Amino acid sequence: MDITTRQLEIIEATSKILTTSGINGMTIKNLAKEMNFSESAIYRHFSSKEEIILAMLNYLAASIDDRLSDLPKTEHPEESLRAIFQEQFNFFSLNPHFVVAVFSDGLMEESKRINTAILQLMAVMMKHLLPVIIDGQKKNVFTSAIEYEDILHIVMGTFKLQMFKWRLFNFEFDLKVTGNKMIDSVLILIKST
Amino acid sequence: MDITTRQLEIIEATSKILTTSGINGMTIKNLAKEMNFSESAIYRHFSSKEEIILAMLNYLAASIDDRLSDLPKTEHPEESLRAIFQEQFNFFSLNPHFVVAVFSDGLMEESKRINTAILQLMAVMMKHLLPVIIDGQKKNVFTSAIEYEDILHIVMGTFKLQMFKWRLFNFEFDLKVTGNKMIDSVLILIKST
DNA sequence: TACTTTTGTGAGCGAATACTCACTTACTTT
DNA sequence: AAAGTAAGTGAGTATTCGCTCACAAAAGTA
Repeated sequence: MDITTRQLEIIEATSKILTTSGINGMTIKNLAKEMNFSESAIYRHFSSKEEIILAMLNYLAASIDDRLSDLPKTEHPEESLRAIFQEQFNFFSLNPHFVVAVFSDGLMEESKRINTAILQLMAVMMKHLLPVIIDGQKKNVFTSAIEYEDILHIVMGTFKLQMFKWRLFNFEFDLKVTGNKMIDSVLILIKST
Repeated sequence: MDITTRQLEIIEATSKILTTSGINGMTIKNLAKEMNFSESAIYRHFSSKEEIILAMLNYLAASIDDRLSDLPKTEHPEESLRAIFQEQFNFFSLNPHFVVAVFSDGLMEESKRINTAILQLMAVMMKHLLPVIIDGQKKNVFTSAIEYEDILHIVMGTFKLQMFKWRLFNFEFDLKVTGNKMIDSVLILIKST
């Protein structure tokens, strides 16, 4: 699962194309153009288009997993939740083209392998959120009026929509400001009263 | 903006293909096959592929607007909110292939006209939700601890993710049951304490 | 230096794409 | 019955798609 620098460049170019031109714009020809490359050169680094998309999704999943795993542990669930989203907003602010990670829904149904990779991507984020939410309920910081699965669902849905809007507005507003404000609101709702 | 029965059939087939095969599967050839038609026959009813997708999005927006407008008015915001989502869950349960309406994000960036149509689709639902939420805050049924835009955002995000999951699980679980349970949870959070 | 491996290229392949057109069929209207 | 129109077809268009291949330059290794 190692990735060469050239492969990473291709992955970056791919997500850039996907976010700006959509799945239909993601052709080998456009990819080659974006990289100032010949089309055939691409195939020196990936055996097929599917393999490129797959590598991109897996790379993103690994990257998110790494960054969220490196977050300093705290005893305060609210703080942990904030940290997770701050990290995400920070990362996507620096790498806007990677938003494709958050609503890669459009790539679905291309192939089973891609579908499971997309699923995996969402699962990674949930994996890091869930223990924090459960811990928050246990410590009575978060409400227990609804189940933790539902809190997770609401938090994730809010986050995804936030990313969607950001892209919709062509990354014009400051994701870190708007995103954190959104998290504040969610926290107000899920905090125990 | 009138639509013939044949055009509606084509729209239905289009959304069926989109939900099962994604945007890349949505070709004129596949569309013709789905309709037991020749490819050229399609062009008797629509001048281009873009026009078909556009008609589908506009039809869905109009359909949602109609159905939500017909909902009986109540003085109880909570009841109104429930009614809106019940109507939506009901409709999509009967017409699963139309889920493409809710996360048509994947169609984005094809053309500006399509993009605005997608935006319009989301705006229609928000148009019906917003007055209910504002009314709920005014009547002190919903919390005023966060702004109404944020409540709207959280509610919409939760709804969209619900639809996404339903499709992900191949429509296997009962959307009406699971969806309503989700709305219950959101309501618990946003209700004034 | 000579050899091997890696990384690039341009030309071109078969298949698929959206779409057109000359033509037939079926239904209305008079 | 005659004429006009709406609706369907099969063959074909130009273009684009993902991808291959013979070959050249570059880089690493002996």
